[in-house]
Amino acid sequence: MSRPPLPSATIIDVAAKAGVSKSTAARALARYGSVSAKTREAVQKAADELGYQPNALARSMITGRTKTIGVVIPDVGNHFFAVAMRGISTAAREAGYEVLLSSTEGDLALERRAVELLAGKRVDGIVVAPVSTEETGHLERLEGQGIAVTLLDRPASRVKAASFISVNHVEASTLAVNHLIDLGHREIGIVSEALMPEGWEPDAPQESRNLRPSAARLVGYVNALRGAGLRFRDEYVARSAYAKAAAYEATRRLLTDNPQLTAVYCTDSELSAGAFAALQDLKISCPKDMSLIGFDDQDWATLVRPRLTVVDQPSYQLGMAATEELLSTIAADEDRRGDRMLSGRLIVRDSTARPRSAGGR
Amino acid sequence: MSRPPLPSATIIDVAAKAGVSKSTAARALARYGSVSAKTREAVQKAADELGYQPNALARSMITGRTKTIGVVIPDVGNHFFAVAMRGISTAAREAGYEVLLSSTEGDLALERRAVELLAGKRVDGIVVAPVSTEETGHLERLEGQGIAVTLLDRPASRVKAASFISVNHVEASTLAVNHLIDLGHREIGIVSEALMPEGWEPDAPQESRNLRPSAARLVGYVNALRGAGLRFRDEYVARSAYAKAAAYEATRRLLTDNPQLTAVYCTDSELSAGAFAALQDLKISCPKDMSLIGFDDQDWATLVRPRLTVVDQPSYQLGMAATEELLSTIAADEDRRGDRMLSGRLIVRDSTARPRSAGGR
DNA sequence: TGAGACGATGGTAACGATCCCATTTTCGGA
DNA sequence: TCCGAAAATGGGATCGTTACCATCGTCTCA
Repeated sequence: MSRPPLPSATIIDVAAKAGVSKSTAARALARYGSVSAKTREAVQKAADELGYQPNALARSMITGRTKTIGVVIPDVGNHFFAVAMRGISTAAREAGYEVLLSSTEGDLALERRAVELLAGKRVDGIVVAPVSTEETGHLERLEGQGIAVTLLDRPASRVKAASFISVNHVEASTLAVNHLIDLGHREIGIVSEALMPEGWEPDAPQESRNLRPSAARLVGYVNALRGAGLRFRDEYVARSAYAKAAAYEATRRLLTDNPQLTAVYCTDSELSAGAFAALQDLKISCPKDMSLIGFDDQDWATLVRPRLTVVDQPSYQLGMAATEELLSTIAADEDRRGDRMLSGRLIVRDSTARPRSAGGR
Repeated sequence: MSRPPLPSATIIDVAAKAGVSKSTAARALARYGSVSAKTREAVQKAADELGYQPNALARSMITGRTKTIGVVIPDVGNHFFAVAMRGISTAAREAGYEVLLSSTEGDLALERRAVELLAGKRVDGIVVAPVSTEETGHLERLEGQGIAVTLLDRPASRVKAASFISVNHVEASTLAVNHLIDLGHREIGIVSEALMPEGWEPDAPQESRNLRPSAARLVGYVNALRGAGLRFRDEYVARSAYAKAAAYEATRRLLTDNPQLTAVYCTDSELSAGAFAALQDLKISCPKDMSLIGFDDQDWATLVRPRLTVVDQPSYQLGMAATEELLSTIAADEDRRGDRMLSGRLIVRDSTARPRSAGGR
């Protein structure tokens, strides 16, 4: 049983068996042009008997469309992207598209190669969560090749014609921090993957569209503080790499160095896990001595004690929206940006409460 | 800026620009046949200047291989499959393959359609975690089309030539239950998605290759009990649908109806979460009054209190192994099954301890 | 010096569908 | 019965690449 030389039936075989020309057979099967009912049936019967399956490659050669979209994300294993991927997959399937997936491990070189391969396979469009917001030459080039691009979760301002679908991270952060402020907290720390963007001015909020999620969340924190007349303190920002262990260490340091803190806001699910563990190990009572807000409503938020207050982001909808946007760009056949920002949602549970000294200062 | 009529450079353009025939240009770029160094350079230069990118569709038409594999799984959003997908993606990339992903929501009709579409796109092989172990006609048909198949995590004995890559669930379960038995537990409950397979005989262990994971885990539980001379009791099996809420209810019922139980083994991560929540709500002290073992080592296992003892399964490696197996089948160009069973690992934490009455009976 | 081998190159036929145009058939109405 | 329009069908050309074969020069060795 050798593999390649298995010649599956072609439309010519079907046509021959049905006793018609291949043009007619093609029309009968693809339902275009006009074919008599009798012929259609005969062709259909022949196709069924031969187990005919049209060769999508040949079809795409002619039509110029592959009915396939590419997806380029840093890590399918990550909960956020996995769920977003489910949204992408569902939206694509419902529109009759298939998905070529590349997981790039956050490596720019791999991302470049992935995009190139996808372009070689002539996908109709690409949903991408780019590694870098600046080095996007490989994405810009796609536009010249007639491949639609939609940016998921991470901006890339140089890719002019690409739509940008994201959660409004600034707003989501503001939700979280305002909740703490409303409870009476004044000394609020933050565990963040980002540092304040250079040259950031609080009065230029529209710029936030060009921020990556981590930076946007930090900006939302600052905005909320200012909105309440509180001062932003550099030392309240615990910078952490994107890893549970790093967040654990960063949080320990933050709390040890700043005993006056009464609340901490974590800007990502991974960071939330690390921070939560740090609180446990430091034996700091939550929410009595410290309020904690996490990001992303994962399974465990209701299993731990105290149950975790979080800002949830609609990952699934994000994937759906990005795909719908991409497909509509492909269908509309024009380069028009249709950016969309989805809203996060605050879910209050037991890890946030009034600070011990509320009203005492 | 209209989209489709953007004619990207073809090899003919490159050949013209370099002043050679397209055969020579093709040889120079794809590095086969023989071409003089000078010509090769000239062609390469022309290709670079035109931004030439070979059309993979046309290439595949001729060569008969797409350098693409299909992946069909029930849910990319699920932690196990997401991580396995990461393994698949990595292994595929390293071998120069791309991945067409279909997430079928556990729906047989969608799985059939996905497989059909993948076959139409002429993938070189498919990694599939089938919905059903019996209704596999669509997979069997693939073999006749020269498309290699590897089964991930779920068997399908009718698909003769397909390799089966799975965790040894029977063994993994035995690990978990033996741990409980070693601690002195005698009345051990189980939360399971499966019922005992019909006609199951404890003395026919080789049959376990044809069991789906949930059934295999249940069988491992029974095996371990028998191995220790304990009786299997039907009423100790809490049957639950694959959902946290269902597992929560099933566990509540199990513990309420059988107060003599001193330990519970959960056969899946989702079920573990539900069972853990049930224990919390019933205010049963764990591990003092009840030991609990979960499945799959998720983030939260170390965040909850008590930290959860689990059987971990190597999801990432499973994806890698399945892909490597598939690719080697494709390369070997022959139909030979190379089944592989990976081992689970027991991670002892704080949710398991000696039963209160240990030694008392 | 001539035969043979080999390197380098060009021309053309595939691959399997769709698209376009020409031709034949059908059918309604005068 | 005949005409014209519309329906039905067939015959290429085409997409962009690789596979295959033929050709032509150059080099080597007897």
